[in-house]
Amino acid sequence: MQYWLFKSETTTWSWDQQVAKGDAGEEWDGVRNYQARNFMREMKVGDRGFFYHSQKERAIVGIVEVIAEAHPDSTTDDDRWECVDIKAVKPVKTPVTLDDIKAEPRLSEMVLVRNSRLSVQPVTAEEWRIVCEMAGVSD
DNA sequence: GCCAACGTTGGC
DNA sequence: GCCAACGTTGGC
Repeated sequence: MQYWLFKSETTTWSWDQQVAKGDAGEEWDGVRNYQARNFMREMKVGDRGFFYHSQKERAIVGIVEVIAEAHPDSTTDDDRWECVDIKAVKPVKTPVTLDDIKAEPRLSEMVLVRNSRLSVQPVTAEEWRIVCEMAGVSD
């Protein structure tokens, strides 16, 4: 099982909207970046991810799960672009902000810190554990 | 609102 | 195939 981080602007697609989709989930469409797409191609059903709000809020606010592997992005006819489907699992108890992450030396290698522009990123098992601890969630 | 970092495009 | 120009993202 792999861990990931999905980044979204609240005005484009927020955690609340994701939660409203329930177990049916929603496709993570609109990605037009090869690196991000390639990570989505590696995802397997059951993989977990953090849901991160970029721009104003800049915090991890929830846990999501991959429920469908990469398939063509329905928002474009361009067959280069694919996306996975994800569903909200649960909100975090305490949002973990970018500042919190930067203040934690063990998280200094996170892609979120090193390459802030990448919208879909891998998270290591250790990083996952540490962030979950900070967020007050059990897994 | 600014700007640094990064990715993409297109001319050569 | 290189690289300058341009567009976009996201932190500050």
